[in-house]
Amino acid sequence: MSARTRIPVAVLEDACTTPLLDAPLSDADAAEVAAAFAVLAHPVRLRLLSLVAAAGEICSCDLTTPLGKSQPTVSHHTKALVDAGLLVGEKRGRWVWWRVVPERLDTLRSVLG
Amino acid sequence: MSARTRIPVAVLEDACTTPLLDAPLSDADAAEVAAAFAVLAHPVRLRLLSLVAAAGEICSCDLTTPLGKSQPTVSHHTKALVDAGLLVGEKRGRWVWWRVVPERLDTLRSVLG
DNA sequence: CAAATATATCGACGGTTGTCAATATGTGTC
DNA sequence: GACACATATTGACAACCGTCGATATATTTG
Repeated sequence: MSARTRIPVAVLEDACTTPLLDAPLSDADAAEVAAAFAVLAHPVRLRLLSLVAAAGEICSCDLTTPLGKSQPTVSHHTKALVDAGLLVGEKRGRWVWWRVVPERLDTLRSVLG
Repeated sequence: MSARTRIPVAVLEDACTTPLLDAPLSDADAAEVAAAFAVLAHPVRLRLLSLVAAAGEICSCDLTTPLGKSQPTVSHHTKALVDAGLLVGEKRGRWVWWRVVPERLDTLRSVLG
């Protein structure tokens, strides 16, 4: 399995709450944490997150221009963020409204200390 | 430039201290933060960090076996962690003694909130 | 139903990364 | 100096990822 293979959110939920430096990581925990950070390790996804946070709620069609990426690429990244539990989308009519899941960032923050 | 291109430590030091969700990220800041997380987005590097932390101080020759990786691969990862400011190595005789830089993890944690 | 719009998926291409074998460099020991 | 050992570097290969064009699906509007 690669460093960046995505891992189901549920798996990460019940582990990885111990800070990185407090105990040696098992192979499995390391893979889960690495997968979570891999999703954050991309400038477009980081900017996407911050744009959603700034707007509170926003649809994909209003993300393509500020991100400077094509519609399929934006869709690709929203999916990655949703799979990582960092973003949720609610479909209303033709649009999907995206919101950040701040609790998820809190979980990852706790891994760093 | 790619998402995972490494960026000099100094560059990251004087930016990226504002939490991700508090303000929209510039392209430049997003690239810097993404590069930092990319270094953490690898299970071998995470385990390496936790092994060093557990030992307090440890040399590469005592990392290859627990990591299950070849000597060049371990060297490759220590270099990545050093470039990211997460690890420092002190050469004593034939050995390099590695230590974690916890302040660096604190900086990254602050980006998440 | 037809047209328009928003998003998702597919397929393909180029670039990056992780890995190791081989080799080089540096350091202590005999 | 010759050898042994620890680490770094080089080169090469396989695997993965980001990107976009093309296309599919879903939903509203006329």
